[in-house]
Amino acid sequence: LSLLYRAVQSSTEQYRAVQSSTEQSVFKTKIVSTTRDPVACFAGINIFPHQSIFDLQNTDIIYFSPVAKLSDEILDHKNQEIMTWVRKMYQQGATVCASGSGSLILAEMGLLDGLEATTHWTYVDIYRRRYPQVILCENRTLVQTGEGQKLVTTSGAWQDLVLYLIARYAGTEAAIQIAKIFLIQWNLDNLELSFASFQDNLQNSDALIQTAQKWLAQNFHQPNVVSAAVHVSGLTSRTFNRRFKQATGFTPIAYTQNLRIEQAKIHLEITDKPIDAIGAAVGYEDSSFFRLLFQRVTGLTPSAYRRKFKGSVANNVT
DNA sequence: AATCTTACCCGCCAAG
DNA sequence: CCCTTGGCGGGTAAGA
Repeated sequence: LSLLYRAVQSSTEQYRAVQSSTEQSVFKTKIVSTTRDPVACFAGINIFPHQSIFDLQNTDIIYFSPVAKLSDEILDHKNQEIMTWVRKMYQQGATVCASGSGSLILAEMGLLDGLEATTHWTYVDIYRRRYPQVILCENRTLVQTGEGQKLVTTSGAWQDLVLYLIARYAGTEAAIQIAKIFLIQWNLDNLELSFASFQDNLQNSDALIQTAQKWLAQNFHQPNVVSAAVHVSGLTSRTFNRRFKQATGFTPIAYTQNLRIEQAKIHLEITDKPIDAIGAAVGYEDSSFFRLLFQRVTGLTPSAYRRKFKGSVANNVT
């Protein structure tokens, strides 16, 4: 939700609307519980709620994190006060989200009766048994349902949910941007993120183009990527171009340039490599062209960008 | 900054 | 009839 907050803030259009409608910033992330006493989490971590639910009369988005080792016993002894409060918020128009086993809490509340939902694969059995009235779509990574699509469950990955919410509140472009940044960061850190996992949920129904995007994400360094991508896809170039733009909103080359520049940004932020070398690393032999493009996309020259942002990524990753 | 090559985009239109 | 595809041709801008 903090990421969402950031995305909304940096989405100028949305931000202006927000500022004019209320004086204070609308999005505030709060951890709430029945009391402000620390909540014992798994791995011995304590969570300190910012506020009690009894002091919070309305909210826009509620998120249930997964509950470790969720069992019948835990569900039977659920906290009625929280359930009542969430139901009330939902009736007032709040969006209620949950990922992984958190989805069972929504089902337990009865919010999902007769509606679709998804959950982590380890909870499919218990889900089916306890909530036959919920239409469980365990193969989907994200399911929106309910009136106004205000009930959102995801199978496990929090990033799916975050990207979905960002797309919804700050626009698809903001989500794509965040997704790209994180994809590359996670790649750098050797962490696995399926590029497709978010594209699935960003109303991109074109599987072939998704594959192409995945391929591009790994091969954008090479020259003439677009024609190569066309070849790999097996489509005609005319059809490929058309469908790519239809599905992503970008032309293939513009999309590739974004990938390259995002990658270059990361390099500038976390390394001391010379700018020419970075340009070459992301696929630009001609450094002057690289500088031009970088300037155009980011509004800053590479060196200015480095001066401004060096170190910031490290902070955020923590 | 100027120049050159060609990769890429897209409107148009016929065909499946 | 509607929708998608694919070839053509030419203009634009990507990139050396």
